[in-house]
Amino acid sequence: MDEQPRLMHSHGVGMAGHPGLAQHMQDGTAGTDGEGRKQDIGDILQQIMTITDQSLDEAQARKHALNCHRMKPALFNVLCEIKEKTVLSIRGAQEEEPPDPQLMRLDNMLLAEGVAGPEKGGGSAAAAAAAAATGGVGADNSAEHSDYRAKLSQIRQIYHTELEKYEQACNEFTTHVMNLLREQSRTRPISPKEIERMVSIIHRKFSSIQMQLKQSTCEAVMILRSRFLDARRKRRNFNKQATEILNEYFYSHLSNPYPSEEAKEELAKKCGITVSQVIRINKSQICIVSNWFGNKRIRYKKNIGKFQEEANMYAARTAVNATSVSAHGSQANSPSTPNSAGSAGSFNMSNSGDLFMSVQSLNGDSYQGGQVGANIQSQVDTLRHVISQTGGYSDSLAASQMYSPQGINTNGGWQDAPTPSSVTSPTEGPGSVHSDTSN
DNA sequence: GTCTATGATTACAC
DNA sequence: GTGTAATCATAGAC
Repeated sequence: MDEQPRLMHSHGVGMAGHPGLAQHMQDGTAGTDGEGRKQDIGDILQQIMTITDQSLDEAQARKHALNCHRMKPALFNVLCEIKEKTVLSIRGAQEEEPPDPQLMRLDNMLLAEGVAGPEKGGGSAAAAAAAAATGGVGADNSAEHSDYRAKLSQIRQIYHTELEKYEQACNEFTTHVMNLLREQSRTRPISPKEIERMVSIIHRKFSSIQMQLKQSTCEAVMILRSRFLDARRKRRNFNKQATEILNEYFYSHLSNPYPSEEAKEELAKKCGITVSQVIRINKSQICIVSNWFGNKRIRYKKNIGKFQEEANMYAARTAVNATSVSAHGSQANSPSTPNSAGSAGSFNMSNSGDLFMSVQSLNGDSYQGGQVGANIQSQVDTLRHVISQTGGYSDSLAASQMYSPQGINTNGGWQDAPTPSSVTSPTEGPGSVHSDTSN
């Protein structure tokens, strides 16, 4: 085929609106007669219109003839120009779009998760975060980390493979379309601008597919994270010691089992509520202790009888500690046993929770209203309870100092509960200590 | 497999 | 913000 100008070229000057045609006419290839020009154009258009009615060979011959027609370049340029001024100008306004915020979010997230962007040593920011969350301490989580990292790495690999495929497909398709348009530009007016626009449309289409890929990758990462980090799925029971410490506090403060912030913090420390757990459920250590106390309170209240045995056990333990404290206290700073009060694996927060809280209260800190009396009373109750168990108390005294539902008022609340000494007779409680110990 | 215990979450009230 | 009550979801025992 001939190499005559197929694409529209810009011409600086010429006949207003039709520089190509003007130039063509100026260089003498067109007649000066207006009638002649009209006939030429009409002739070309007529040929174009009838070209589809002809046989292939005939059409090819016609096509060739048209391509070689002296008026063809000029007409082509005119058509291109008209097209540009109409269609392209209408669409031009839509072309410059701001970056899609959704895409930006996805990009940022993938970058943050370490899926997009440069590889970071087989892991990612998220993997590092997960490692910090679950593995900063303890080797028991290392398997989980490697599993997490492996899965994240898998996601990353799939993402990059797919992305590469999309990019390749996009490039191939773009090249194909460009070639097609260039080819078509022999027979219809297609400007470079139009090809550019088409390319950008293709890119947009492909980037929308990419966005879907990014979206599903993000979802996969989220699922992975939730599987590894979600608290419910990964509920871990506290160890025995932690439970004992919490129970000990709970039962020694049964009249008012509402630990202060400081006490919660201290309990969390003592229970070894790890940083990992805190990060895993995205809550503070205090919150975990609060959860425990919340659950304990409600479950205790719902089924006091069931917890009676446990209450007895902890009451005895606390009382033993308390008696030990008082014994040491009577020894007045005996240098031989300075720390014995908090020993034997018991809750040693200032010897016992109640004493700890009492000191706090005596120092002037208000502790959930009426705390001082309640805590001291609780301690006294515990002591009496144990003494009654060992037969050291008279029946009448023991009977008046029931242990179990102390502090729980008729409304089922603790806050406004009467002091334990005034609670009902042990025979009324579903799980009275007295009824257990009187035998 | 079921059942129970229990840590965590949620909706609501204060 | 804290606590309660109900509920969910999992761990562990059987």
